[in-house]
Order: sequence, then structure tokens, then C-alpha cells
Amino acid sequence: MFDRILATVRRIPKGKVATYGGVAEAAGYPGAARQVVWALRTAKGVPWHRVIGAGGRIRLPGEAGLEQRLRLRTEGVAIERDRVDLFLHGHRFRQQRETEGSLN
DNA sequence: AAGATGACGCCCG
DNA sequence: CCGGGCGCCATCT
Repeated sequence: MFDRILATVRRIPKGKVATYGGVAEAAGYPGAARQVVWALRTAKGVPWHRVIGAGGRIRLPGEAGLEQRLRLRTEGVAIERDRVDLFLHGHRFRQQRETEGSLN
């Protein structure tokens, strides 16, 4: 599970973002958003900054949160008040249900 | 085996 | 928009 989640995170292209729940589902573990968090906290070498909360919210608190915004902005992701426009930057994982998609 | 721990998500007031 | 409460679930004490 751990590897599948990380592999999924690594698939998010630069300039795009995905939600914790979205990654979990795309990895094959719907509802396992918390495991995505666990994986990101644990693993290294993954584009963790491209994973955000539902609705495009930045959930990472403190310094790390600021770094995340910085990194995203650097990749061309617009951020408005701790928010990312998912319809604009949400990554669409392939082979995923329409109702979900990336914006989901 | 039981309880605690999250970068969560969703609903309600 | 902001809290608060509850469900979730692998992993770790």
C-alpha cells in the first residue's frame, strides 16, 4: 500500500496537484486519505507539495506549509488564500471515475 | 490486545 | 468563514 501510494504521488506532474483523498483512491484505497498523509510524512523523495486537502486547501501547517506554497507557486500553481484552484491545477489520474477525476 | 496518532473529509451550527 | 464532532484506517506505542 505504501509503495502504491507513493507511486501515485510521483505520477502527479509538475504544475498540478491532487488531494489526499484523490491520491488514495487513485492508488486503489478509497477512503485512505490518512494513509496518504502517513506515507508522505514517512517517505522522502516524493513531490509531497503536490498533495493538498479537499477543496484545494493547504493543510500543512507552519513553515512546511509556507514552503509548500512557495514550491507550488514556483511550479506555476496559483494559490489564493491557502487555496488552489482544482479545476485549473487538479491532476486527473488516468482510468479514474468521472465523478472523481482529479478535481474531485 | 487496547489506545493513541495523524499534512484527512464531510456534515452541521 | 470558523469551529466542533464523528468516521476512517494503517501504523506505532
